[in-house]
Amino acid sequence: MAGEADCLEPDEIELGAVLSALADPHRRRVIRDLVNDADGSERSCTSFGLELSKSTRSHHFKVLREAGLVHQVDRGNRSEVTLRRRDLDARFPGLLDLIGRDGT
Amino acid sequence: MAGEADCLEPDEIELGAVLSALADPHRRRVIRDLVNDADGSERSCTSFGLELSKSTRSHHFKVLREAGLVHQVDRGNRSEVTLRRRDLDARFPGLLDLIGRDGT
DNA sequence: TGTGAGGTACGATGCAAGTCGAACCTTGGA
DNA sequence: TCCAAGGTTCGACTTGCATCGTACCTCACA
Repeated sequence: MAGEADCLEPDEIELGAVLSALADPHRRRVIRDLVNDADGSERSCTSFGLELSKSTRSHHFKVLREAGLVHQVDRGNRSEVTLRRRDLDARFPGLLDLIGRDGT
Repeated sequence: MAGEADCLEPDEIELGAVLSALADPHRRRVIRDLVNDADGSERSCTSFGLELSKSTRSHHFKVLREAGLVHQVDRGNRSEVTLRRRDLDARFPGLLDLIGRDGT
């Protein structure tokens, strides 16, 4: 799967891709949950309670990591998702807070 | 056309619609130009230099005003577009600054 | 009093994106 | 040892969206 292959450098993260990724309500919910979690918490893809088939769920996480929003580590059996908070805060200050505060 | 009909109340502006609107590069460019303009400047739809047919251009402005990003007043002959900066800053603080600073 | 420019609405079209099921891989635990 | 659960990939389907041309409206102005 992913590994480190599609991990964007911090300065390669593009606003257009980030906004497109966040335009989808499922993906926005994932990010909102991560923002409101304790710092740097690792979560599995299934822990977000998305009511989707697992192939669709996998697709959404691919979009998120290719946009540079999350980091995903392959543990074979499972996959650990972390928010790239430091990179995102540096590049788009305030953006994650907006997502975290949203009540939609 | 629009008039005041599809003018959202400030607290009806939804983050999802705003992000979807801003995901498009043409629309993002319009907002970026408005952010970097002098406060409250009024502009016509053609003044942004979008290289699109006028029907497509009109479509994009419709998306922007239905999302609550711009206010548009019908002057019959022409149409005056203004950024809803106050409403947007109140509801999504920092968002417009991100768009304005973007170099994409 | 036309005529042209700015905008809108509508229908058609083509492509991107969301969705799913099936097949496959990996690993923890029964 | 094998089975179930978490993930990925692929192909197919469907929906949504950006785009355009055409028709129409309104007004400034020649």
